[in-house]
Amino acid sequence: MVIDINLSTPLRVGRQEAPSIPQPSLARLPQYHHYLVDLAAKGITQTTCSVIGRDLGLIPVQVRKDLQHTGIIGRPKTGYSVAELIQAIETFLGWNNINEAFLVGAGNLGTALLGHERFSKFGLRIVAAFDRDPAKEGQWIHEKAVLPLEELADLAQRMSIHLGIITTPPEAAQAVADEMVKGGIQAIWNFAPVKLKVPEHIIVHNEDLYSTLATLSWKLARRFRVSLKEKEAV
Amino acid sequence: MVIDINLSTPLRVGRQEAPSIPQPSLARLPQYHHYLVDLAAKGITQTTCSVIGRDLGLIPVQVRKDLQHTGIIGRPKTGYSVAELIQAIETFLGWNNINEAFLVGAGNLGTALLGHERFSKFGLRIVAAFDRDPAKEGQWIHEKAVLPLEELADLAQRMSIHLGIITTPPEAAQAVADEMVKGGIQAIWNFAPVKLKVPEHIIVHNEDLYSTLATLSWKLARRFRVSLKEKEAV
DNA sequence: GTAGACTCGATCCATGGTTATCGATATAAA
DNA sequence: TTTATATCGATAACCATGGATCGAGTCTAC
Repeated sequence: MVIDINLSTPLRVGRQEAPSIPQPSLARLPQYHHYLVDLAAKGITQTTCSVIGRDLGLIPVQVRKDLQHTGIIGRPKTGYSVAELIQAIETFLGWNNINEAFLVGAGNLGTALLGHERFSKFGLRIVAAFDRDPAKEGQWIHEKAVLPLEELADLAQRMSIHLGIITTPPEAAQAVADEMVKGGIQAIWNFAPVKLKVPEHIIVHNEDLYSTLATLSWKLARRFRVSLKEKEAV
Repeated sequence: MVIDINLSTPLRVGRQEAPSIPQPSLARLPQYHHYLVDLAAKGITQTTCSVIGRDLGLIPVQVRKDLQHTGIIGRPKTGYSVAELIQAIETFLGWNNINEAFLVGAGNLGTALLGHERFSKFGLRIVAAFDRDPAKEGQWIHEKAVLPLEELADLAQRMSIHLGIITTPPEAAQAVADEMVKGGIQAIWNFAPVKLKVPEHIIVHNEDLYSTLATLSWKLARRFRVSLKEKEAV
């Protein structure tokens, strides 16, 4: 039996999402990136996994594995070139190509994201905002126009926008997601604490602040339970 | 050989942080909570893991396992009482007790969090904001006073604030964290994309928007690479 | 009252990410 | 030039989480 291992025809058998990099590694890459940019600003041109690990609270092996996914190759004893490493991460993450995005929900959080200039350095450009509230319609927030929600689908299609950001209250999120899908948007960054129902091929990522909050408050509560118990024991 | 399995003396040998619940389960609990509150609002009083799983995109076994951590007990065939379940989650997460918090960095994101009333339902009350910028000092944002950073440590101690939220630019975050530690704050919710150096016993949780952004842009970039390749193949 | 179907709870297995180990290699010092 | 050391890259063991299975119990329908 001959097995075809021709790499130009990827094995995509059945599953359409071959991750090829663990999600946690992917999530750590921006941290390396931040750190490396800092290093570069200090004029440091070479670094090693050991140093990175020490500064970021990770073990060297993990750093090495994560970075290997970007395709970078290091040299024994020397380590990596900082510049090359930054370049490799940016290319790998697609931060060189701009992703244009629509944002829906011009409330507190939406406004904050619209004003976050730093995103532009990481390949994200929010080009317009949408809101159901007629009072907000026609306003400009951080130099971005606020448009009525009805225009989203059409505009997204004509401008070939691929990314949608949802910062509405949870009740409205599903309807907004439907509009986005209608407009041909490929990926949704969802800040509303609901599970969105979308077609299979749409990429959805939830940024659930309440998840973090839950972890924090659970840990705090447990800490106080424990210290209370210790007090009782005394 | 007799092994003492007295549960009143937990095994905490060495490690001081016995999670006792997987982190992913913990992160899912708020989703169940949101969902259950919705159900309750619709007047539904009983539900099962199968139904929850169907609506939240999880398999029943996982739901059951997650919920078991809260101490709830269900009944065969019937499932769980929605009200009891909500109660169990809230108690487990410590959402019944209010956590008072200080927020530092009254920029776009900080302002948004200050105005997020919904947090109060989940045990979080931001009682004051701090900023290094003298222009902001003395202002009120969403009914919260903006105070100079120098007063943080003293005030935190006197008001026995346990939670700090950092929404400053990355350069300032470490200094702020130091102040918080000085003020006796126990846990830090860090929105700045830096690794904070704090004493061992401080709980830190990073809310790194760039991690999510990285995942999204990588997936988008990969999708377009793939579709490009398919086009070439044609 | 009894049979059947459904769900809980517990145990077991599989998958995947993290950590440890080992050989290879390049730099630096002798 | 040679030797020692630090680091990379790869392989292998380990552990946590996710998923599957099975017995037990309860409600419904007949």
